[in-house]
Amino acid sequence: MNAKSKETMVEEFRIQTIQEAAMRVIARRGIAAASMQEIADEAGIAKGTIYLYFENQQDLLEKTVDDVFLRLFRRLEAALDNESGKFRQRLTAIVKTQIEFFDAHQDFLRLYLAVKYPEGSPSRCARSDRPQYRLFQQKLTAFFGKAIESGTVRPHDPSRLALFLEEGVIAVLMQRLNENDSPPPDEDVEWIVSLMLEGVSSRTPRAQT
Amino acid sequence: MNAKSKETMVEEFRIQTIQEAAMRVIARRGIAAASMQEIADEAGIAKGTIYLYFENQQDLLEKTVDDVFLRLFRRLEAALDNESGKFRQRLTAIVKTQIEFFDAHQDFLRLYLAVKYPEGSPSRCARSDRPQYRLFQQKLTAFFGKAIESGTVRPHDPSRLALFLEEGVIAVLMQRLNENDSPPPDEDVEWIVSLMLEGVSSRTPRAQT
Amino acid sequence: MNAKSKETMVEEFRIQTIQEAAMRVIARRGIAAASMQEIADEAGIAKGTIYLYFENQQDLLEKTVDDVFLRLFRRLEAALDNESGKFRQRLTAIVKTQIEFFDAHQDFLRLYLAVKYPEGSPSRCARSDRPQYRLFQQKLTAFFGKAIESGTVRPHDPSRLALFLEEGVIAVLMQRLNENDSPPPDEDVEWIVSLMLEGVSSRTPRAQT
Amino acid sequence: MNAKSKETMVEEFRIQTIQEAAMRVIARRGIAAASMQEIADEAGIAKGTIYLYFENQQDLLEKTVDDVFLRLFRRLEAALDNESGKFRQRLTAIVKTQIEFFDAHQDFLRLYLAVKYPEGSPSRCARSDRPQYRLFQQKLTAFFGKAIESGTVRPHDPSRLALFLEEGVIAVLMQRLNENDSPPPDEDVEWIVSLMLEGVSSRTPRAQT
DNA sequence: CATGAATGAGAATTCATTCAT
DNA sequence: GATGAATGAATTCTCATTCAT
Repeated sequence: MNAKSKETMVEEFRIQTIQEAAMRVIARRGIAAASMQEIADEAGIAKGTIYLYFENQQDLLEKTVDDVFLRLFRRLEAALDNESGKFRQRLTAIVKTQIEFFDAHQDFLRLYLAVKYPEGSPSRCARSDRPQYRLFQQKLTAFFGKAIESGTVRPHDPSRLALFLEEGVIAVLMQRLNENDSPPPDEDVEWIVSLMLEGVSSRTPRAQT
Repeated sequence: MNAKSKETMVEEFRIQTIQEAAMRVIARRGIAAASMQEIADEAGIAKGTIYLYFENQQDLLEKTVDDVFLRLFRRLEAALDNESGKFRQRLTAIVKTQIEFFDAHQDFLRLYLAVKYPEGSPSRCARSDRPQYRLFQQKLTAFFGKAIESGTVRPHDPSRLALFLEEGVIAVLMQRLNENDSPPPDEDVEWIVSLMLEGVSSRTPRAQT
Repeated sequence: MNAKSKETMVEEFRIQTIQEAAMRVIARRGIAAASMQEIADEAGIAKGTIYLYFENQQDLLEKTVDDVFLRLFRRLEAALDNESGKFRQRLTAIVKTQIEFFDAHQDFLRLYLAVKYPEGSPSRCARSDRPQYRLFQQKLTAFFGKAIESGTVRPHDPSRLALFLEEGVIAVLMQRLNENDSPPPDEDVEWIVSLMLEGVSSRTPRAQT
Repeated sequence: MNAKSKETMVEEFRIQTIQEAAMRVIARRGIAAASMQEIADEAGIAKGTIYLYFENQQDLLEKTVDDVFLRLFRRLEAALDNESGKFRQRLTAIVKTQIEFFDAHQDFLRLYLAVKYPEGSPSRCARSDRPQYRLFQQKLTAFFGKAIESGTVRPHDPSRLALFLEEGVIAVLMQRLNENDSPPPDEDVEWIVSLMLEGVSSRTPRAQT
């Protein structure tokens, strides 16, 4: 609206540009090998410019990573917060959102993995205790917790359920990343949901909700 | 038996010593921060000596990692190759072996993770297409394939099942790594098997084998 | 008087502002660490503006330093040019002026030192051959030269006398800078003058060649 | 004598080589502009080699500087500790030692100056509170203190006397550094001693308070 | 004129790798 | 064979200087 707003927009655009370049470089090389020079080159700017918008390398990497989690998280919020609807439908929505999100932004998946398993390197960008990631896990845990309370799901440790689902989804996504001819997303989504709800045993399971 | 053999044994001993040192260092610092100097110190030898037995850093890390997979793999072979026994029992054995193995050698889990998600760094140790890891996945896939053929398991893509299980197990292991008061291994094993077989839904599941 | 003059005055004001900011920053951080950004911030202007009034960093630092010498020099001129009065009185005036000047403007002393011993760094502000400093030394040398001619002072190399005095004064000033409880200026002034004139020996000094 | 001794000697030789290179570079460029690369080039070794013998840049600079002070200090010890001899003789020895030492090692003087007036830069090699320098000042102060006690020297603040002498000597040395045709050292020594003892006044100086 | 975002040369430090002993 | 001192490429970060607005 005013001059201030314009400057702010330019600044935000720069930050976006740099973070996106960082994402691509991390996806390509891994966090450990993502050099400031390569990120700058990828963004088409000079090395020094990055330091105008980020304190240092760690700051850039952390913020970049948080940003990816935030994007995913926003997509998932609808499915997680929506209290109505049947459990299977909501679970399907959660899985579907993730698979479609990462299918569309494969770089994000690599980045997500790079951050989730940061090789224990203490100096690099932090681990899975990035705040955005924790938030997501907490919501997922709450989601399962309510389903257990309502009797929809058999008693389990809800945080382990959340973890198991999350990792399973990621595993499938990684598989899709490496395959040439993945099945359509919905197929994998349906499969995962069905596995989580009814298991793989052929004995007796029926009356699918 | 002869001089040659003696030399070979010394050589293999050196290789073992170095790899074990490398494992400890990787577990402690992460792959990215595992320096040749620290590995040499840990092994109690000189830096240059490592280069007598390994081409370069990448070679050492790759071989070290393969070795860990091999150790796990050998433990799993019994459960995987044993064609007799009921499916649930064999699945339980597989999960149990992994959980107990990594529970006992937490360093290996860290190493496993460090290698499985190597941050994409091409210069560092390679990814999940380590031959030993593929072999394990193939056996697991075959295990599920046969169960499907025999009608024990509902039709699924067996490789996805293998993946999903594997990642779920790893996820639980990581959780155990970070927890202070994990439940006994058998509890987590039983829970994973039950989830895989019957799912979490409270509706109808019965006739547990 | 005219437009030109007005512009000139604005320009001189800017130059003054910048130089004073530079002095404070140099006094605070030292010459080596006096960055253009900090000087600009201190002056309340933009970095680029400095370059409208000074060629580059070296130019700014040199001119700033000359300016300090000039201020001191103007204060000393009265004492140096005044041909009347007794030698001891004039010497006292010279020393007193310096000590009081630097006691009041401790920043200047730091700046003076920073420039006088510029670590030989050629890229930084130059050495003690700053023109203003030379001028001061020359006047001091002439002052001693005349005293020798008139027989007030025993034959000596007057430039060495000038140097010795100057450095002694600076040394005492530095000491005062670091002390918490310096004696009153006059005490140090009197002491220096007496040392220069009669030396420290308690033996009825006389007739030494 | 033994293998250990040999290694130690090599190490000490390297340290000497590097420190001497550092001295020359500091003398040439100043402390602020003495880059590790230039020091390495000057020493004819690789940059990384310096880090085998010194923690980091500050460590190298500090130790180099301490070393110079130590060398000078050792030369002065005889003159300072010798309690016998007349005051004038001992003072002469002190001044003479310094002038000859720095006359022979002009680099040291530059280094000495560079360290003594470190531009206030906090990150660079420390100031005049280098331990070796303090030690020297303390000894000089004690020297004057005793002379005052014994009545050889009129009551003065001995630390200020020490300071004044030291700075005067340095000033003369700097002058010698810049001159093409300095008088022989003894002449300057004699002159300084005479100035300190009897002052410059030609008036049968006596009984001035 | 004034600005300050952008630049990129330069500095410190690390560490895989080599090679003389 | 074993060693570890030496190397130098690579990396992070700073800051003087420029120039489009």
